[in-house]
Amino acid sequence: MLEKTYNPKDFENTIYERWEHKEDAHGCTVFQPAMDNPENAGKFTKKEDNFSIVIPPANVTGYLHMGHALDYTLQDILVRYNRMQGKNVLWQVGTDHAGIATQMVVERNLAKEGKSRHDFTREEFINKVWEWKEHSGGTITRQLRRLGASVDWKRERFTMDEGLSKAVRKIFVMLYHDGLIYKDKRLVNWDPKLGTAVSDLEVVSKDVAGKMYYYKYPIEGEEGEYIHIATTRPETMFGDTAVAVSAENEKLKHLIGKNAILPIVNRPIPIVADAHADPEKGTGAVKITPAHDFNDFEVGKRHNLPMINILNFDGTLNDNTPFPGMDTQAARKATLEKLDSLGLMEKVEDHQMTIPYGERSGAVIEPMLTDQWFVDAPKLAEDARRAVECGAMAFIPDNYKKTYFEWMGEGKIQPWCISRQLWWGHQMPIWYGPDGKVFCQENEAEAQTEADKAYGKHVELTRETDVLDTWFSSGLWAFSTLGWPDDDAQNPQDYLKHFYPTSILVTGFDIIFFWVARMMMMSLYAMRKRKDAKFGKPDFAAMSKEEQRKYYADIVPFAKAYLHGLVRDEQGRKMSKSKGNTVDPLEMIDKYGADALRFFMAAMETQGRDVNVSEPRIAGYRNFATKIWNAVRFGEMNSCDLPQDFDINQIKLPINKWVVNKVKKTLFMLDANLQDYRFSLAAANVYDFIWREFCKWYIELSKPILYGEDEAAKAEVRATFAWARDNILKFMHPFMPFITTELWDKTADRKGQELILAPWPKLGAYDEDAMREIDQAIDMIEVITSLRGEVNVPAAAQLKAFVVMDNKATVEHNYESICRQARLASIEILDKPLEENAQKGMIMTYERGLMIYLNVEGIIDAAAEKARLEKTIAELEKNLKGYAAKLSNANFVEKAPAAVVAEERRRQAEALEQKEKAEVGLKRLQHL
RNA sequence: GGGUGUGUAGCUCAGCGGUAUGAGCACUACGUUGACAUCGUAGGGGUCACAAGUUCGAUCCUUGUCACACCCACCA
Repeated sequence: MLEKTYNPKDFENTIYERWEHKEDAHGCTVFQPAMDNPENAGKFTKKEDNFSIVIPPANVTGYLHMGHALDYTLQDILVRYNRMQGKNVLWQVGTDHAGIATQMVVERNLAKEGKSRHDFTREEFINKVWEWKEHSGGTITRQLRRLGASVDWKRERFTMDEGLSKAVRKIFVMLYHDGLIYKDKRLVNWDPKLGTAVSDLEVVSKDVAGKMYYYKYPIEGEEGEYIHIATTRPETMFGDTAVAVSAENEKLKHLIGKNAILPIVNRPIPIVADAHADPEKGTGAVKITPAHDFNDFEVGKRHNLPMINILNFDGTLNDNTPFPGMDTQAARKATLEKLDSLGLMEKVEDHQMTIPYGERSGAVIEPMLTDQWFVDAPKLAEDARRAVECGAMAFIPDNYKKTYFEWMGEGKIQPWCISRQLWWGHQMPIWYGPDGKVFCQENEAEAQTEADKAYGKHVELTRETDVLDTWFSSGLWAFSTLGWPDDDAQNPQDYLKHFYPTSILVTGFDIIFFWVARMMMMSLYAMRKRKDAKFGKPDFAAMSKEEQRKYYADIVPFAKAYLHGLVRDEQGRKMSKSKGNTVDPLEMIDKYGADALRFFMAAMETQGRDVNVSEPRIAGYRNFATKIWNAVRFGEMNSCDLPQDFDINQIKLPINKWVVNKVKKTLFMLDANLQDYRFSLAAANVYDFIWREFCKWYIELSKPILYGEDEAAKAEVRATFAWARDNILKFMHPFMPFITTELWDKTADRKGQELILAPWPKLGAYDEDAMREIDQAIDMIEVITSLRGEVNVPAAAQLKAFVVMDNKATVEHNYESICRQARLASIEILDKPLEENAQKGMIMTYERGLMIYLNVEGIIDAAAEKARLEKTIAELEKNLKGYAAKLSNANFVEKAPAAVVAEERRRQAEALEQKEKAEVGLKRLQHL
């Protein structure tokens, strides 16, 4: 029996535990793909029989925030929906080792003990990270359970686990030998606090109020002549190897070819002609520091300038400067003082500028000339672009395609720096021979063999110490988790075959470059290689778009990418700890239940718009859950059970036919919206149906039958109620899995059938005609209650009603229900409107094809009735004017579709009649 | 500088080439002894940011303007 009050805490956790741990005879849980059950061998052979999603792997250091709650809720809705359709469903779960973030957490813990990672060997430190992961790394996966995510825990993966590490090594070696991974000395973003290179995407720019410093360099051999410089970073002058001036610069071009003397260090540097120097900006002359500025680096290459590194890896100045060991701030001060003492300073101005910071460390990023490893992203992007252009991978909403091409575009995408000078991560499978020759193999033994052969003798190898960017391994997630690189023969369960390409990727648009684009590049590379090895390389130039689409369709990592917005606070501001405006999803679950939070997410998710968290609204969906709970409880109290032989086609009572067709219609719309990923519309479909149609109308209109004497009718209502209830529980399950499961279990003997695996209803087309009668009864009740309200008829007053209408059966079949709901003493059906003298003491309304008189003699508030009629007339007159204007417009009558014109005429006629009736009523008031 | 998105009720947001039956919350009034006060009924509240264009007809399509948000790039 159901508890009197809905309390999600009573059952959410126990239900989840049952889902996760209860195993069937084959040791399968309800979360596992159906193919894991041997009984299903040979099924699911077609692509459309399978459905798979890989979860965006959360950082192992992470905790569940509202963004995850949205992301995982949407995925769970799709996963549960497809699972109930009887598909072979995999929701692949796992976490990401999050190189920098995790290393920082562990280092912070060490710092509390007064230690740093350098107090340990690399191996010792990595062991400490693993220890931390074992003890504290599972927070987010525990929280996923609270949300109800139906992921397959038996297949949980970690980007550093053995299988995925193998995939990383394998693809690295492939890429290297294809020339798509290479080492290069280039200017990279250097994080001095972390002591590592980071990628462009890991750098965030912030606006800062800074200064612009103006000073001058003397010209060599020209006493008293100077070149004037403006810079925001004077301390970098020790790395200057030229001054650039535009060849078009009339004022300064005479200096080109001469040397300037770099003050303090008194080093001559050439003045070169370069278009980089804009005559309009600054002083027109630019100091060139090729080793510490991306633009200057390019200038340096054009003019073959030396590149002088002036920084240590920790960001302090090095021995190439007069201020070794000083940090940049101190060095700036020292440099300026020195310049001033030399009489070379000119002025200092306030200057608004943007400075790059490390996303993780918060340190100021320094461009630094170092040896790093790169992935040839421009090359890999070719397939990634073409696969989207031909439609093999579609973005939802479609416009994210533009964002994707914006970054991936030809000539836009930059090489991806994948080496990190960290300890925690995948160490690169690179070994160096004694003279620095590179050997790239999946393991040391193979590298050794190769090296020995190359040198003709046994040599000592040293391994590259750098690790890979975290996104390298997450870029493989869509196929590495499914068993790649083992081929199908070695992978007896054929996960790759069944689940790759995955059906859809659901993630936030903010990681479209970090992750979506990288998965496209890496997956297409790996899968294409495999495909081309079998079938040969395609000639894209000779292929149509459709042929290209077919080619890519089975090698893309996902057929679709659904990108949702960010979760923000109620005012639409980004949530952040420093602003103190974060809302903790766990707290919301504690307060309102996971189902309420989930439904909120679904209801608020509209394509292309961010979700603003609103606690009152979450509370509102808890109320919705309560409503469902009580409606089902009402059924229990009235012994509503589904008989074995119940057949909805044998239903006799209009109210039951009505609700059956409303269920069908709701399901029809729900299916359409879920298939289109219109989450908010889908949520609105079920919300409106349950609250309004089922609870408000079906239950209320059924009460007279349930409390009456007609046993056959009662039995039909009970059965229909139970039928509708079971369908509601099913189609609500993807949104609110906990309450639906609890109600499913408690309302009938389900004979071991778990709701999560129950077949999704297939009810066919709905019949509008079958709903018409009750729709009209509802119209009637609404018209009468509204009329009563407008003229202030006391709620307790039981009125006599007289109705002129076409379909008398509406009243005949639902007499008691209408009386009860509209608080009527009686209803009399008339063949024609009442004569004027018979209308004494009555008020009348004519709406929705119903002419209704209410006898309000002695009750009526005459003033209110007069106001009502006057308001009605005013409204009608306004409408009539509109109709008349439209219909007298020859263009409209000629060009608009006939149906629209006819409808306009009908409305006009109706309004005219309504107005006449209202005027009669007004006249009658005088002798009321 | 380049790009993307959003401006609809007091608030948070749906929606749509044919009069906005808009939703929830908030508000006002009334009501409630057989599911539900985590409730019910009714009501007030909108020139659909602004301007021009396309159209018989625009809140919806096009263009422009303004405001807000976000992304990318650059900043001597």
